[in-house]
Amino acid sequence: MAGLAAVAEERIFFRPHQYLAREAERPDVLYCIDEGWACRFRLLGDGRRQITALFLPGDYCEPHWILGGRPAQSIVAITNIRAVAIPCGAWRDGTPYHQGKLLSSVISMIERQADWLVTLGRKTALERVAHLLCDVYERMSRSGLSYGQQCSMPLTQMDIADVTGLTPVHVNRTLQTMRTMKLIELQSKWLRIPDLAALRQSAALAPAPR
Amino acid sequence: MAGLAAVAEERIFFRPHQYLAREAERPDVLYCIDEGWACRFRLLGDGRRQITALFLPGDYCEPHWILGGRPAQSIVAITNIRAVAIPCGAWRDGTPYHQGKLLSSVISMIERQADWLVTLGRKTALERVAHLLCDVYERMSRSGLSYGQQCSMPLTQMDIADVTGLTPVHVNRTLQTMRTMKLIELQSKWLRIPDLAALRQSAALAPAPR
DNA sequence: CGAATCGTTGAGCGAGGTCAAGAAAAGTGG
DNA sequence: CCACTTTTCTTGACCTCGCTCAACGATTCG
Repeated sequence: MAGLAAVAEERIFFRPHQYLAREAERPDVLYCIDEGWACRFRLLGDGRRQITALFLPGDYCEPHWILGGRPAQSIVAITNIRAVAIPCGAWRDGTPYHQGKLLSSVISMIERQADWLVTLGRKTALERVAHLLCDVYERMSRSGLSYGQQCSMPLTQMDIADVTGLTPVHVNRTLQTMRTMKLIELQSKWLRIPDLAALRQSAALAPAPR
Repeated sequence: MAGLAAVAEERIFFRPHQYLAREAERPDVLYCIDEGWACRFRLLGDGRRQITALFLPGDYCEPHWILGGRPAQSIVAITNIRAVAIPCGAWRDGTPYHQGKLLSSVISMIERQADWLVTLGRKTALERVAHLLCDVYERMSRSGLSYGQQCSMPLTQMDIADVTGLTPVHVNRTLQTMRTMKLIELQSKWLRIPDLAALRQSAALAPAPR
């Protein structure tokens, strides 16, 4: 989980609700998140909130800053976070290995966002929540943070609502339905997925878990 | 609108409904669109379709292929298209100028997608359509393709529905409302926006036109 | 142990979807 | 240029999924 080699590394900690970045500020570092969750979001004038990205352990936040991007939306910690700061100007300084990781991270972000556009534009409440839980589980799994069929899931139902474009109340009802259908077990911030293929299908996602 | 210098350039033409790329195929070129419109989309099993990107004259399609990305969704021509093909492997060969244009194009795509996640997740029908029309007009304008307060708008109401996550019927009703409110004039594939600031506001977008 | 925060459930409502049918454009071939 | 077909646009009637409002129970945290 080290940052770019040959560049000063700094360990940084954030507390829940603490900002990692604010809209339009020029960042001088991006983060490689060692531990904890964060999210990017936009708040509309009347209080509507939409989360547009989740950052899980092992993720870069935000990889495209190294290409000259700057925060167009705010980023806030959901849990306690331990991260490594990587200077944004370090593009040429990094090892090819880390350059590659950052670039593939940029590509993954574009693809994940495109998948979520489909979900927010065209899917039902159950499909949306299923998509989120698949996404979370598979990403945690890829980082070696799933145990059996379970992983940590620190999002509140309000967070889930702001990712899926629903209301907290309807998220609650949808989760109840999914529990009844034996699609998920979710309690005290811990998620268990008895049958991942079934959950993916109920999310209207392609069978191949990539 | 030239591609990367010192690399063989090829002019390519597409007809409406012709594919520029199909899901999961490895592309060997990306396109700089000289003229015409295209879109990226996903089709769900039961026929639901969501458009996840529009490509207008002057746009790269898709810029992140040069970083090693490959099509995760299909891309199809909406109108007749004239484009320049740019080899995907040409990353290091291009001039710094064109490298910069491609990278900033990647960043724009991430930011535009994040904005659309907010719109699809949290906005009303009228706000969605207003966002689309602002987006289209401002992009055309930046490419010198707006004339007075007008620009070309070749999307059908069904296309608009598939961008905004609505049904064609409801897009129609929403456009009628917007016409009555004097927010837009839209007829025979031609869009006029009497008051862009007002339209942006009705789209719940920040006042600054960037 | 008190105070937030978070989760759960019910009742009623409304924005947008569905179904259907016809009018207007736009494309096609003779 | 004109029949013919196909696509696109428009409008009405009705319905449903998810939202709103509200109250209360369960957790979590200081």
